[in-house]
Formats: sequence, C-alpha cells, structure tokens
Amino acid sequence: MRSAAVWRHYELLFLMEREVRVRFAPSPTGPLHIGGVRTALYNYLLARKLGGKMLLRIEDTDQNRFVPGAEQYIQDSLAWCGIELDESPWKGGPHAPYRQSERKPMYMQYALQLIDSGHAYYAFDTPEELDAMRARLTAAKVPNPQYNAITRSQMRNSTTLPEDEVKQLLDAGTPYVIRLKVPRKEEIRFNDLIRGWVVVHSSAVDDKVLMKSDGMPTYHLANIVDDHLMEITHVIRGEEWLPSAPLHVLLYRYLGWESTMPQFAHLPLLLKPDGTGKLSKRDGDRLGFPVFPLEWHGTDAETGAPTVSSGYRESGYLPDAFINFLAFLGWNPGTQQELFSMDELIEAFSIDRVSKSPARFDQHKVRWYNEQYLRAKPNAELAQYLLDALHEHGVDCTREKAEQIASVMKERVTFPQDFWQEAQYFFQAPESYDEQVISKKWNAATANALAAFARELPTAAPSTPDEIKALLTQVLEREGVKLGQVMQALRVAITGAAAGPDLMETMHILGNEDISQRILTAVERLSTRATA
RNA sequence: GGUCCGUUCGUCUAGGGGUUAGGACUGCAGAUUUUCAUUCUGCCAACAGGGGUUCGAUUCCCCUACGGACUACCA
Repeated sequence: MRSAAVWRHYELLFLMEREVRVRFAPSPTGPLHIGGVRTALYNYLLARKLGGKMLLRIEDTDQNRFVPGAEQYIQDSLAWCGIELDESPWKGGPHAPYRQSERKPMYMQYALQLIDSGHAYYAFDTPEELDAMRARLTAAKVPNPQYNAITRSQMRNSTTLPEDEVKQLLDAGTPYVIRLKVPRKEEIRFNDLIRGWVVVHSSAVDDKVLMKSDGMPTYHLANIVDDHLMEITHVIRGEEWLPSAPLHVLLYRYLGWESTMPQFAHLPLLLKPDGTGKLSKRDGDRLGFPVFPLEWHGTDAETGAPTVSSGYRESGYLPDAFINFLAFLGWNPGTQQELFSMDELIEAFSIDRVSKSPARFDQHKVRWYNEQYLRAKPNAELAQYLLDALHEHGVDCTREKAEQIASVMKERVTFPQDFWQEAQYFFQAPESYDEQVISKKWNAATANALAAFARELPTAAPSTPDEIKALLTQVLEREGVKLGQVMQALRVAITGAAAGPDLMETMHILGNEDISQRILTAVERLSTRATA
C-alpha cells in the first residue's frame, strides 16, 4: 500500500542523503512521441521539485536503428516543451560523454567483472543454434523457450566448454556474447514507487545478453552501468520496462551496487486514442491529430519515400497548454485546479500521485487547454500571430489594429492561426454574402435603412463602438425599423458571414469609411440581384 | 502460451468500509448576447462480474473476466 506520508518520507531521506538525479534516456531511432515527452516531463518535475538534477543520455547502443536527425529532434522537442536539462550530450556535464556509443570503452570491464565473479559467461552460439534451441523447446511444448539455467547447459558457452577451449575460441577471435547467469530459483523483489512491491521469480528471467558480438553493450548492461556512474537516484520510465526491472535489480546486486540502486517508478502507458495497445510512433496522422511534439520529416521504412508527421507545435498548440495536458495524463494534484504553469506543476508534483492505470488521449481536452492558454495571453502577443500571418500574405496592418482584432477574436479561436483565418474580412470587403441570412433577413426596408445609415456615417463620424450604435439606433428609429431586424443583414453586408464578434466593435475597427462603403456595395449588389 | 501490470461516468480523474460517489473535457438543454463563440446555470453519465471478511463493501482479500506490457546479440 502506498501512503503519501511514507513516500514523502522516502523523498526526504533521499534529499538528505544525496542529491536527486534523474535521467531521460531515449534512443535516437525516430521522433520522440508524446509518451516519451511525458516521461521526460515527470523526470523533470521530480528533479526540480526535489532540487535535484535532470540529465539526458542518448541510448544508441544499437547502431542498426540509428536514424539521422532523431537526436536533434529530441533536443528541439524538449526545448520547445520547456524541459530544461542540467546535463546532456549537447551541454556536457560532470559525467560526459552522454552518448552510450561514445562510452563504449567503459562497459566491457563491468561485463568482465561479472564473469570473474561467476555471474556472467561467454556464449558462442550462432543465431542458427539459438533458433534451433528455441525450435526444439517449442516442439517439446516448453511454455517459454529461453536461454536460462536449464538450457544453458546444452549450449556452447563457458559454463559447458572446457576452460582451454574457451580460451582458444576467444584467442581465435570467434564471435561471442556475454550473458548474465541468472540463478535458477530465486525471488527477485523491488519496491516500485508507483506500484509497490513487485515480485518476480528468477525462472521467468532469461540469461540476457549483456555484451553483443559487435562489442557494444545491450541496453540492460549499459543503462545499469551508466545510471550507477551518473549517480542516478530515481529511474522513472515507461511500464514497458517493468518486466526487465528484476533483471536490472540482479545486475545492481552482482555488480555490488545494490546499496545505491536507484528507486524505480514505472509510469502507466499512454494508450492509442482509438483501439487498444500502447501508443506507437506509427499511429501518427492516422488518428487525425498529432502524436509528436514537433513535425517530423522521415522516410517510409519499406518504400523509402519521404513522410511527414504532424506536430503539436506546427498545429498551433502552445507548449504550456501541451505540457499542462500531458502532465494530467497519469497524474493529478488531488485538487480541483486544472490549469498549471510549469512552475506550478513543479510545486504540485509528487510521484505518489501518479496513477497506476494507463491513460488514453482526449483530443477535445488538449484543444480546451489550448483555448485557455491562448485567452490568457495579452492582446499584444496575440496580435503578433496575426501580424506574422499578415506579413506572410503581404497584407499591411498597424499593430494597433491587429491588437484590436486580437482582442475581439480571442474568445473564439483555438489556435493562433485561427486569427488570420477568421479575420479575413477585416482586410478585405466580402465578395459573397451568406445566403441563408440574405434570404431570410434582407428586404427593401432593411436595405433602405442600412443605406441611410451608411450615408450618414462619414458626416456623423462616430468614434467609438457606442457612438456607432447610437447613430445606428437613431437612423433606424427614423426609418421605422427595429434594431433586431437589421443586425444580421448589417453583419452580412459588412463581413459576408452570419457569425462573428460583436458587430459594433467590428465596425469600429474597420472605420467609418470602410463600413459605409461596404454597406452601399452590399445594398447595390443585393438589390440588383433581387430584381434580376 | 508464460511472466508481470492494470480495471470508478464516453475520456482524464478525485475519493474511500456507512458519501446524494466529487471535479474537468465532451455531449445535451436553458439563460445572456445583434449572430456564432464566450460566459453562466442545469442535465445525461461510472465503482467489470462472482465469492468472501464485515452490522455494513464501490473501498480490504480471493477468484473470474477483460485490457495491456513484456517474452531479440531492439531500446
């Protein structure tokens, strides 16, 4: 049973004993998806919360899976999200280098240490021999074929071969791997910060390869060695690592590092928004919304054709909104508060409030978060989005006008690009008019009243939304038409659309000349059409 | 198949032996508004099933079902 008080106690102990150090350790095999970003985020939040350090380590021990640009993508993504790294391949740090490929010379000595202490052994089996072994076991209906305490005695390795033959094979340069000698009957247990005690029997763990025949360590060895050397105190990673955690515990023990073994916290998975299963990189645009923080330009694995996967950044999501949403996927503060800045997240975060069960996406909620964050921004900042888009399209606009537009539009947009898309009519008189409104609301009386209003505008020169309204009311009264009857028609005459922000505000932004002109144009065009 | 992990409204979740099971998103309805949106108000909506333990279980225990992860010289 997890109790908040107990974990707070653990956290305090760590604080007193040694600096909290966490790591995010992605492999550069493609774009980082949001599950990875969330893992990085929780690591970051814990580090900042406890006054510790956050480092990033590139796990590139499999050179076959290296994807150019992936590392840069990881760096850019975290930077965009506001997740700061204290140590990284790009920034350096006291435990450099931070790429496992560059740390290659460091691993062999630990594998040899394990061999010396009898916890690991050389294995010379070829892939064909391994396949044959598995096939044999499968045929014999062995539930879980694996290289383990039982099968290792039938394979070609240093536990079965005479010592001098092993030496001979090694001297001859025969390809080999180093495998962990997992005990046959032993209970392995560890206390997961999120799940409590996890117990696994060693018979379920196989003799994992520690050093590959290319001289590189596998993930299992490398991550233990590096976490130890880098003085990592908490390993926060996805649930997919839970089954191999007992193996890692064994490694810490056999290497003699158990007393400083980091605490484990296995995060619940992020599920595909539609069907079932964990979210994967391939889910991409199939779902209609991004699973990547940034747009990714890759190549199709089979055809080699270039592919593009959309990103939250390019789709118009604000990093703060994205992060706030992501933080709540698997964690909550236990209060009613929904909106959290990064600093507030840091303040509120605690690992014991991370839930155990997996979470699915809610595309509506990310949008909602984005709207909240967008509306909280000052008009000047929102105006800049519009200004940028206008500049791109070669349209002139003063900053003052852009701010006015942003001010009236902010309640009705989800993304920054909406300002440009929804505000077209502020820069261009309508070319067509909403048919429904025209057929329902446009008639001779309305047209006459609006024309009268348009003619009086330049001379009356109202200078505020209120004054515009006053003038309009005054004219309509004289014409014997009610305000409610013409508003829709007036809106359509000016904007062409049936809906939009407050009309008086809109007219004020456009200016008297423009409104007058637009109304007269509409009256002319719509009457002509009516008689035609 | 085996091992491990999980299961509260459609979604994210709070809660916890006795509660009208709370909030947020979505949806729906109403109010406001010159319109749409916003805003406000309300409504719909959940403890997977079965056994225990108990005066009492959604909450603790067990089983079942379902879901998921893992099961490579990938991470």
